[in-house]
Amino acid sequence: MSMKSDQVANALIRDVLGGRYLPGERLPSERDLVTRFDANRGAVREAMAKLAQLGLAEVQPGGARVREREEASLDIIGYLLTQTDLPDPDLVDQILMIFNAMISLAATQVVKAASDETINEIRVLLKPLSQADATNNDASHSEARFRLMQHFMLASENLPLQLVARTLFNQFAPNMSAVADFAAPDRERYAVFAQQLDDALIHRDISALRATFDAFIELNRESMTRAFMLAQRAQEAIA
Amino acid sequence: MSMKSDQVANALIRDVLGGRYLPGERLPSERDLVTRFDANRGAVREAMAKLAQLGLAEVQPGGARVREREEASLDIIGYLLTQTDLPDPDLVDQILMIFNAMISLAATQVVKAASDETINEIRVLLKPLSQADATNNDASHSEARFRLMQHFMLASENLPLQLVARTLFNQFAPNMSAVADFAAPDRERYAVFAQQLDDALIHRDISALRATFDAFIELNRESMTRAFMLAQRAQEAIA
DNA sequence: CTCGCCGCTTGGTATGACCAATTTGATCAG
DNA sequence: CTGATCAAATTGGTCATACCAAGCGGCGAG
Repeated sequence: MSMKSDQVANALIRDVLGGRYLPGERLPSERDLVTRFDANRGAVREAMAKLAQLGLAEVQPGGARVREREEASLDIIGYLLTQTDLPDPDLVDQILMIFNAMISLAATQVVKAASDETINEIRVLLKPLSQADATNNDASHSEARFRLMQHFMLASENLPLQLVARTLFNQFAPNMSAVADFAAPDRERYAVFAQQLDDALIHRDISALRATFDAFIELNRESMTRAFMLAQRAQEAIA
Repeated sequence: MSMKSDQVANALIRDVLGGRYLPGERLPSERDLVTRFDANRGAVREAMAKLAQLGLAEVQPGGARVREREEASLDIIGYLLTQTDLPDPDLVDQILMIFNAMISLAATQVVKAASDETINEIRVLLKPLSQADATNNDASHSEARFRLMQHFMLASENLPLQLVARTLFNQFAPNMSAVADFAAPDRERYAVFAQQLDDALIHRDISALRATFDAFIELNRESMTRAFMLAQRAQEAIA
């Protein structure tokens, strides 16, 4: 059970993102929203404050206006992903690209500046991924990938980088549960990737590391695209 | 004149980010804050909601606790930059790296998918930068660079990418005015960069574009580091 | 038709009250 | 003395009402 102000905020966010209120248009007054949502004006005000903080609305004495989507905070993509039953594949693709760019940047920093000890910690995390045989199930393989990326992030010691990656991940992850069941990782290709990454780490070879991450991005996108197609079919089968 | 709730929020954010309240620690009760800031509880509640939305505090019945900085929203870096008189150079460096990675990603997407017309639009924006002579002053040179990057962002048609870049920029730009006066762009090196970028765009050569952007990153960092040193000296001269 | 004024709507703030969840500390059993 | 337990105090969540100041709109004067 969530707070009343959150309920109001979520409803308004859905309306704004859904196009019920267009950019530049005026939002209903707080007093109107009180009657519509049967809430106290304090709760409505907190909801409006949240919209303002998300960059979705600009609230001033005299009225609140909807802002352009491009002026919004990064935190709106979580709501964008939940607008439809199944997340928009294009949006997911775009998020994945950014996420991988962030990890690539973190990895570059790690190779440049991290201690040998840190490098070895990462290499240990890399081992479970370099085995092509399916001794571990899909979930543990996915978890191993996650821990690897997370360790790169932490080792980069770059707070803004961590914040961007974490913000994206936090909004992305909860919406992918419906698709995750259809994501069967291509172990052999991940094993090749892991091997190349290990070499790049040993020799601290930045260009090799970049090339490897580019391949990783493609692999991720392919897997995700395939999983999306399967999820879509499954959903159509229900209907 | 800002709202009371914003004043309270900013003060609390300063305290949390400044280490007055450590992660895990309990924040003062809303009723205590009412007396401390001489505000009504509604304003204090809106301030607390803002802290919660920024991921700085976790507020529950029974009390509010400070969260780990790594769990915060990206929007805190604006406050981190204003914590000290002069922004932390390391933090600025990290932000610039991310920003450039975002532009690089946008440029990659543009080269891959944009129409010839879009490419030409960007090449037009590139022209003022390819002239090494100082016919335009520093401000207009800076503006030309900004418009170039902005056009790459728009042409990428990648909303999350735009949001990340814009969020970073919006928090970054207002804090750099004190340093901007000392940033004299190295026109000759920027001209070389512009020329290479133009070639990469014509031939849609992604690897060349990446290499150019890497050089651009370095140039930006050098300029900014130099500007920081000068700004620091100027500040010491006052004291 | 244009300009300026006045009233109405809207957001911003303030009081005061009540409920429910949590925390806290005293009490009691072992 | 230690621990579990339970009740009271504290705290966040919600509500109702009122007043102020800043925008907005319509009205009338020129």
